[in-house]
Amino acid sequence: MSGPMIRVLLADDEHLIRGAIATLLGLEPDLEVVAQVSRGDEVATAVREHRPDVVVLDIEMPGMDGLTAAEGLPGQAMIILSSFGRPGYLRRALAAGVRGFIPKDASADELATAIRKVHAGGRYLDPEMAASAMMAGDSPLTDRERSALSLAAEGASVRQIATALHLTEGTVRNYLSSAIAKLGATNRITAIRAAQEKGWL
Amino acid sequence: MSGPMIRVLLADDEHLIRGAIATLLGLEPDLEVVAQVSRGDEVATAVREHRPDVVVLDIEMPGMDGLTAAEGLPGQAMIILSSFGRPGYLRRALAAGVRGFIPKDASADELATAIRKVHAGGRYLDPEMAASAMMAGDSPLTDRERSALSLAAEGASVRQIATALHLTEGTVRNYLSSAIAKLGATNRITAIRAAQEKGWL
DNA sequence: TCGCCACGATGACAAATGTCAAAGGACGCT
DNA sequence: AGCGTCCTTTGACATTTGTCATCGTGGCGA
Repeated sequence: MSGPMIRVLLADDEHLIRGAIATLLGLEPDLEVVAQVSRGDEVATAVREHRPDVVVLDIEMPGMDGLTAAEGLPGQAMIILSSFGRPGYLRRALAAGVRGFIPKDASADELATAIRKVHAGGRYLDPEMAASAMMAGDSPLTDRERSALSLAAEGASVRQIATALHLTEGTVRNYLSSAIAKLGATNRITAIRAAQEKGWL
Repeated sequence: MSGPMIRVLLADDEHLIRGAIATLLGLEPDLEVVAQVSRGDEVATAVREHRPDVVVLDIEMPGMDGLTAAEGLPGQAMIILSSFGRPGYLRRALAAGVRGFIPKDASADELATAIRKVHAGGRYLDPEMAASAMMAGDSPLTDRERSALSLAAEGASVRQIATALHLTEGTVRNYLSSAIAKLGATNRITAIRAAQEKGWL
């Protein structure tokens, strides 16, 4: 097979990792890394400029996280590279039109395979990730509960959360309390940890 | 120069990253990756078996973190690869006898340089890391304060912390309170975030 | 030796957090 | 329309957390 090369854009904030992956992919005869960016908010510009066939996005990046960046690129063939299995991320990614999702502890072969599949219009989901996403299911939190807990995770007090959401303090306490209950936690801190663990935050 | 190759052991939990770095280092004519492990608690065994010249350790690993692993290998030439700049880590690393410390967003050249320097008995510290470690200085927390905050970060209540540390609940509250004050925080959650940010946890 | 200071420890008090029962509204189902 | 269910919102109350004044101890310099 000697068709044109698959043009790949790589977005990851860690230079060493990004360079290493680029080198690995460059060893594949049919893949070509045409551009690299280190910030989520540079992805859109780079896509317009280089018109890659497939975009590989890390989730954790400064400026804008990979999932948000993906949501701004409808129709683009994309693969999310996730540091660790937060099942909630997989749902958001699929909702954003991402067709490939693999954890960083997959092998390089797996990444190359995913790129080829996604470029051909197919899907590639890491089997373990998919399974754990099934197990974890949807977030049990309502919108309000998630917002309140999310602000609490930034260190905001009940009063500050109430102001930000235009609610009474009592209401905020109630949302936090029910979030704690739904997450099987006993206080704000364990609830935050549990929600972040699942990618529900 | 045609001396023997520098034998490197690579410890990192993410397969893709580890493989990519191994490939990159393998391209250097004087470096040879003789073994790879994915868990901190496998490092000691692998070192005994393969006798590498230099060990490259990621900080975040299952089983045992890279710093703890380093503390168990006195005399071994080691380099810590840190995901992100927690200045406190640098201190712990130096105390453990680590002579190389670079962030993951350094370039591959920088890693290779660090390996050669450390192998030759020298030091290699990323300039930016070193500067921010100077800025951040030592942890202002006393041992008790750090233990209490650390347990709180796991989600423990005051009662649980008191039991674990064999203290009165009032005493624990006092330690947490003074930790909060020292960190310029307003509550437990922001204190935990601040301490983790600096690597003081 | 004598202060001085930092750390460990404690309980009383104030403030923030977590729980509960309840009421209104939106939505789908019969 | 009538019913049930779920989300949102609220205030009262219980519990947990944070602050403060205080005391003892051990090191360190004058």
